[in-house]
Amino acid sequence: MLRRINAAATLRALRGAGEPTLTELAGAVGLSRPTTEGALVELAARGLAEEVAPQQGKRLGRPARRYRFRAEAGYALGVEIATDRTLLFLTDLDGHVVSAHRAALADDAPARDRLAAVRAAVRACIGAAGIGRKQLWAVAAGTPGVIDAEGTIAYCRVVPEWQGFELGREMGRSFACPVVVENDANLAAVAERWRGAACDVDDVVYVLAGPHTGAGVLIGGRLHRGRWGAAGEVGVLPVLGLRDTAAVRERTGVNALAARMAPGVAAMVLAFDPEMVVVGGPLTLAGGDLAGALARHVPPLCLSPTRIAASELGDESVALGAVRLALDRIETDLMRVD
Amino acid sequence: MLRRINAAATLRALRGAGEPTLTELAGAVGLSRPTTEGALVELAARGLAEEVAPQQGKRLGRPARRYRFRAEAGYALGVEIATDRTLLFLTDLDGHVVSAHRAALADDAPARDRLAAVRAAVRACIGAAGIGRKQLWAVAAGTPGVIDAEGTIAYCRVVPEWQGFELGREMGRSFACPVVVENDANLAAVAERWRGAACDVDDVVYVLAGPHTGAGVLIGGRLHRGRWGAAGEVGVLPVLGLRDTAAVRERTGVNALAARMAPGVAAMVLAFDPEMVVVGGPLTLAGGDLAGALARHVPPLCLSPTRIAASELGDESVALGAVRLALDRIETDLMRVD
DNA sequence: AGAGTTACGCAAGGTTCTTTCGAAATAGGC
DNA sequence: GCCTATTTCGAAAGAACCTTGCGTAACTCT
Repeated sequence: MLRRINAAATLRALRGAGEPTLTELAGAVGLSRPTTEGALVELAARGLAEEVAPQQGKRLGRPARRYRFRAEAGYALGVEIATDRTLLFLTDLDGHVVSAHRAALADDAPARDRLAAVRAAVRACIGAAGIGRKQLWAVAAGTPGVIDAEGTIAYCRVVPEWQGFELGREMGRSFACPVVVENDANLAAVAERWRGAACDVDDVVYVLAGPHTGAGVLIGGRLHRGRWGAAGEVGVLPVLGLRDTAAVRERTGVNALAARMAPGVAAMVLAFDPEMVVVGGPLTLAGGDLAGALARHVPPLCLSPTRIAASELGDESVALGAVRLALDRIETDLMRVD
Repeated sequence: MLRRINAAATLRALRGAGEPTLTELAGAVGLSRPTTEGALVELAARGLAEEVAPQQGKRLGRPARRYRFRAEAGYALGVEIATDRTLLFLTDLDGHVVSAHRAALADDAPARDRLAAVRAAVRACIGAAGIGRKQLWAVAAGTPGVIDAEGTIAYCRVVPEWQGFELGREMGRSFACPVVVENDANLAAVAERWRGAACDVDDVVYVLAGPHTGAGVLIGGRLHRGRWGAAGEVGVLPVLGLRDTAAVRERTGVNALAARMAPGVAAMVLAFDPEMVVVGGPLTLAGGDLAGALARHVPPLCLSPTRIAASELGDESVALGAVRLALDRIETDLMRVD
């Protein structure tokens, strides 16, 4: 039992460093060298670590054995199923993209057709990378709508065909690994924290400005789904100006849109008191500085000096967030001691 | 190091059971009897466990040694500093109230006088229980306003004298143990989850209906403070109908008040998607079923079947929440392995 | 009073981690 | 080209801790 703890701690340290020496690793973990070596043997047996050739170096003394994390031991797949397209990223365990795939999708297609398109896209994506399905360790998918704990789309305003569809169950049949389904705005929030505008910020609200504006919320670095997966749907309240935002955008400029949306964004800022708000979604891709405009209109309505910034991941944020969620799942499983 | 883990696990099991047998305890922890005994010796040395006389019983065989958690090893103090009064609860480590103290407070008193009144109340409360100040293991205080991470009152609308006062620092000088300061609505939420309307509910919003209506939020059973301690202050937005609620109540009935407040409560329900909303505060104590009225007006504005119920702790919720927060702090310290 | 039952207490045994010490492998200097 | 200094490896001894097992103590029931 204690060995498992040590193996997990060693794995964590190994991932943090690049190609550490055995002695360096032992120092970082806080264990003795023989113990660390034993943990590494265990990790190597599971395919997660391997020894690499010692660096030709200017260092004095006997060359140290070096180890590295085998990021190619498994892969994570992130899928965005938007209204009118799919976007997939396949990454190794370090989150490096191995293969990407983008395809159009009819926005009025029935759920079965959408699912078939997703399955085809998955085949194409992992086929292009030359990776077998068994090497997938986790899959996550993001789509608009309220997703319940079982991965069923409980409510979806923008894609009515989607509503009630058991997406998690259906996708789970295609894979032997865990499959997670999550709301698109939630995933975008995760992605922006991972490698976007909110790097290492623990409390983030991501505002997805689209046909219907929703939000994804991270609290303490963790996704906040809410009891029924509907957290962040402040846009449902008409008085807050987040409904039918796309239609408003067509008639007015970015500044007027921001003024209209400001109460809704402020409501979320006041409710969560996040460190920052990231603004993304289709309406920000169309041009014009919506984030900048919101940064002028929202703070006067709030108490705290919350930062407001534009998304840095553009239309890739949902798929990247799905990858991150899949990687999180993998890491949880790897680090689990019992 | 392993001994600490075992001691913590044994302590947890000991608190869960009443007066368990050594063998029962070993079975519950999953360790062998000698190991459990060793952990108990360590706990007894720290004053946290003690052996009790074997029960005279109908059981066959040699009587088993029984142990119990020494709840009187330390005490927690919870303080409510409301606008016009103070309320204190002193409890043992099991949360049983040992002493209570209630005193009036001038609502226009300057901060220094308020602090002096609190200090006098603390003396009276622990004096009545015959407990020394050194036996206090943690103190928590609740008061209106936005409290920052250092325990300073960053913003307070209902008690202007309070604003900017370093309450945590000042109170810390009176005690040798940790002192925590927290917003009153936050503490009320904690209390209702502990022994009120939201027992064992992990995602709770507590609506404190008072002169200015604020909210306390629990996510995953843990208090959500926000980056600057201002979470739940949706009431700041004028359109949501939570401002100057007390003044409105004087002119209208409960039903009209609920209709006015509904968008504000709905905004929080939509933002957090909690399992339930607990309604409390001065406006509910005045009579009339505000929670029932809100239960009619709020759900039509929301997506999820969030329950709405009245507070069960009345005007004691803030002080009880303070006690719970202090106890949480103590437990964290006790269970900390490293 | 004796049999049966239950739990205690001590000792032996087995893991696992840490410490320690000699050997190995390389760079730099004479 | 050889020797020394430096750094790390590899294996064995040692310590800490948990578990298993067995004899004994204490109490109830017949």
